[in-house]
Amino acid sequence: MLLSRLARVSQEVAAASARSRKIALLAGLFREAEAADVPVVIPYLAGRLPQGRLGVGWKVLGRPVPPAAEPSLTVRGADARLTALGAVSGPGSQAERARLAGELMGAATEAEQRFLRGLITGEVRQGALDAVAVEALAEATGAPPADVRRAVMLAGSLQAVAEALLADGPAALDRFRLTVGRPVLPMLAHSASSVAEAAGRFGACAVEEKLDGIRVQVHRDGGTVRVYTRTLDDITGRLPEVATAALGLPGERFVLDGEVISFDGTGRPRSFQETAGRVGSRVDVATAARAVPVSPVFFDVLCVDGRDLLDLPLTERYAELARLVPEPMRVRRTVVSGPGDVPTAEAFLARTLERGHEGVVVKALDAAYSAGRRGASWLKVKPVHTLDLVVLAAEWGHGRRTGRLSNLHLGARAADGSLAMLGKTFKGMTDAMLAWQTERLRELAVADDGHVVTVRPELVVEIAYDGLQRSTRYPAGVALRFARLVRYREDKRPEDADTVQTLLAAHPGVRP
DNA sequence: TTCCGACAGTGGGGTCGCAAT
DNA sequence: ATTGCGACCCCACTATCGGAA
Repeated sequence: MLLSRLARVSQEVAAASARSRKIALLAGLFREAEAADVPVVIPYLAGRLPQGRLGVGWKVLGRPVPPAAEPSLTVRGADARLTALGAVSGPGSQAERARLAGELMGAATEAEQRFLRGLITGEVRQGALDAVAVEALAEATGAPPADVRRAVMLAGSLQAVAEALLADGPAALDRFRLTVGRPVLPMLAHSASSVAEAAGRFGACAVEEKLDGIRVQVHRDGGTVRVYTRTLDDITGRLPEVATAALGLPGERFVLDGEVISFDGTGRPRSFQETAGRVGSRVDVATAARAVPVSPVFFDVLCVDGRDLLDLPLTERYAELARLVPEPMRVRRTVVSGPGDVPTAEAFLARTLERGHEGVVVKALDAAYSAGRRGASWLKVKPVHTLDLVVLAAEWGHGRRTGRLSNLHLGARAADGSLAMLGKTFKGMTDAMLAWQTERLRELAVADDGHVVTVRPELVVEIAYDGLQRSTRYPAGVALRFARLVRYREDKRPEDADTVQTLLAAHPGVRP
């Protein structure tokens, strides 16, 4: 199959607004693909490269290359070139990757260049990613969408399911079962604003502490342990403590779901930054582990000794977990009988926060384990802080925000009377707010370099955020975590905005 | 007819590793 | 030694479509 065919369909998908139309377009192409092209066509149209990331980004791809006049690249040909590109390493590799990328782009037509750039940078912007591709795959093969979704969850890979389905039809789905050693897509949580709201959605529910660490899925098969991240990367080598812990448990074959986090000498959780830095260390793991040891803390079990537990209700899975994992290695939790028992849940949240944790996850006791956010039977609840800050500048947006001032630079009043930038945010804005702020900020503009528009610091915004973190980038030595716009405070002037001093006072655990 | 679940898009801060300077 | 880039951890929120109620 020619790459130009994919590029054209991708454009048509982007142009279609109805999801059903996107699905029909993708399904048509999936039916058309030869078996040998399937391993490439499927991920490409789901907006991903089969190789994963290549080590090439905007910097290299941004260089303009004269496009080819006529399409000649095949799907497999392009894939082979990208595989070669991704394999380059060592001294001189940047220049070599740039050369290979230039060569590929030179062989591509203008439409193919756009498509390839999107794929390589991970921004296809066609309004269809894995979930829509799954629907299309179901439509193309006549398999029930729910069965395809489940197979993808169990395989941890759309590509593997697609190949099997297109080769052997819907019967192939039965081959995908939970297998120890092969990671499955993890179940995720939605957000709720309070434990009362969360408990109100369920009947009886569990309330579990939410640890601010790294999600892990731990597979043990006899003497072999493997540890996977939320995106199914294998990080076994970075977490020797987890392997040791798993080998110490009274079971030979199991799959556990949990979090790794680092506790300090007093048993308080270290900051997310410290835990994430440790888990990110790959070169000298032993030294990193001595400085910042991590502990696994589990909250679910997906399989024990060959028994697949995914479809059991949480109550039964947790009973299995309690048999397998001793209490100190499980998250703290409480069970509430329903909305009438909210005070118990609130008291548990308060104790959890006192222990230094992030918040809680409220879970329906009768819910099975299912990948993604589908179903919403897990709800996280975290405290939200707010501040009044001054808009210092704004950045021109991309995609559907092109032509709008989007990303706001936020400042608090510093002791010397200046405004200290604490971070940026593009979240929380409705289309009406974007239109309004674009107009208002242009009136206040003092400079525009085409990317950042600097403004007179006169507008005050109410900003919600999850917490404070250390920063080497910002002048106060701290930055806001997950800042988002709540509303404009036209009733406030810059001199009414919050100060760095009051911010630091509100977060005594964080120092610049 | 209205409501709500699922999805994609739009980017945020930090840290690590690697190659280039 | 320092800098820049890319990958990957954590993530919130809105618009939109389409099925459920």
